Amino acid sequence: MTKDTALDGESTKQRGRAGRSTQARGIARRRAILDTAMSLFSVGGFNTVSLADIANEVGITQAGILHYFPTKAALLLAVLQEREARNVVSRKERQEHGESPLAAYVETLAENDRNPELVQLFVILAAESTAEGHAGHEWFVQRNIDLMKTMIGLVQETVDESKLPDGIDAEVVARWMLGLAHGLGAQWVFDTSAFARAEHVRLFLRLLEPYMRP
Amino acid sequence: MTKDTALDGESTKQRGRAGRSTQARGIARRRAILDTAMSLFSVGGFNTVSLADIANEVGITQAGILHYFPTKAALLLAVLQEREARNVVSRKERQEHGESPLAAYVETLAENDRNPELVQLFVILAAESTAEGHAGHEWFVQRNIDLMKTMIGLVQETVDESKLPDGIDAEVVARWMLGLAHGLGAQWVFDTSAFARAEHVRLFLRLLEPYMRP
DNA sequence: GAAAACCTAGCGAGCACTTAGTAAGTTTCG
DNA sequence: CGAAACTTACTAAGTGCTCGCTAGGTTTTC
Repeated sequence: MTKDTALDGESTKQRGRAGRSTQARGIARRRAILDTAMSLFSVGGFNTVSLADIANEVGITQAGILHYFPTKAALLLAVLQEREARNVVSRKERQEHGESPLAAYVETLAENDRNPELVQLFVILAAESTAEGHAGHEWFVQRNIDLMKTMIGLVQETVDESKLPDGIDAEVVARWMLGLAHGLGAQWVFDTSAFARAEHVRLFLRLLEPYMRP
Repeated sequence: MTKDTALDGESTKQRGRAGRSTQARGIARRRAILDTAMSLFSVGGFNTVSLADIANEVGITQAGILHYFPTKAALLLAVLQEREARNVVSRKERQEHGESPLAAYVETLAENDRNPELVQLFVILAAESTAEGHAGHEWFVQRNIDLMKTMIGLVQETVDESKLPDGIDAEVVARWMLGLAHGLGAQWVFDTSAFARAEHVRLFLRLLEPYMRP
């Protein structure tokens, strides 16, 4: 879906015929490449998907893609950055609309659940990029640090640490939250109809209710 | 470690010189290939690691590996089966020694934590093999089904379902347990010194204590 | 006429796997 | 015991394929 973004429906042979201005066409192509790359990466990961695969799906050649993104690695980072930015914006909007920090996080999770490709994208690429030297390695390392920092903050705002059992603090709870979200996503990918990821995290928050701030 | 398994320390140039019987040498080689493959797969996954990489590390040629395993996919399955079998045996032994089912599971987790390669192996390969057509796909699908079945059983033996809050049953708790174990493993891979995986699962069980059988 | 949006062609490297061969060790049998 | 028959454990060389990326050109719009 949203595949044939703003491209005219005419025969691909007369490729020169622009939909409108060349600039607008370029912007639309860039979008199409990003969307297609995200879709294919989410299924096969970065390494197994070739530029030719993406180009084929978009309807241009390998070299055509490299006109927009200098290297395959640059394309990956562009996909990651864009999708992550959307997540952050969504969570902040929800918080500004008065939802509790942790609730806002879970609702953003639920939003992503409606787009399985997105969940899959991060599960697959996170694992693949654990290898040092992988195109996405440093990006994911930094993301993990940022996520933990953010999550600890969200937990501290919502949970009363002094009520928690011995040995359990905000950092442990934050680790649980992120681990759960990721781990459930990883299982979900194998059987996308079996269970709801966000629902399980929501139920998990019920377990924490006795320890929450009033 | 355990790399030069039972191979004589002489120069590799006189390759013909057997360590003892040819049969014994073959068995040792097979072991060395399995260990090396497991080690390399755990870092780079299946797709990025080539037969040449493994062969190089073992000290033979690509074709030498295919003498023992007919295809690269067969090698992967051999690694997976062997490692998983060890896990199952370890858990059953612990249960027979009187540990509670869930405790036995967590202790086996802790045991694996002492071998980060093993954790990494399953995290990386599980993600990679979500793609249909991947050499390990069907194996992991079946493993997920088996794991859930087993885990639901372990939870039912340990937790009193009637005490659980509304909407939470053994299946949900089992999903939490597996999701947590996998998700924490995935994060751990990025920062192997930062936190203990099994310890976080142990603390999680503390949260469940009010709902356990007497 | 300059820049953007492509395409065709191809390079050099790497991939899993095959084929054909060799040098040892093991078994069989006179 | 010892030679022939066979098996095991490999190697060297190559097959056909795919990969990311480059160089250089052509068309289309501003």
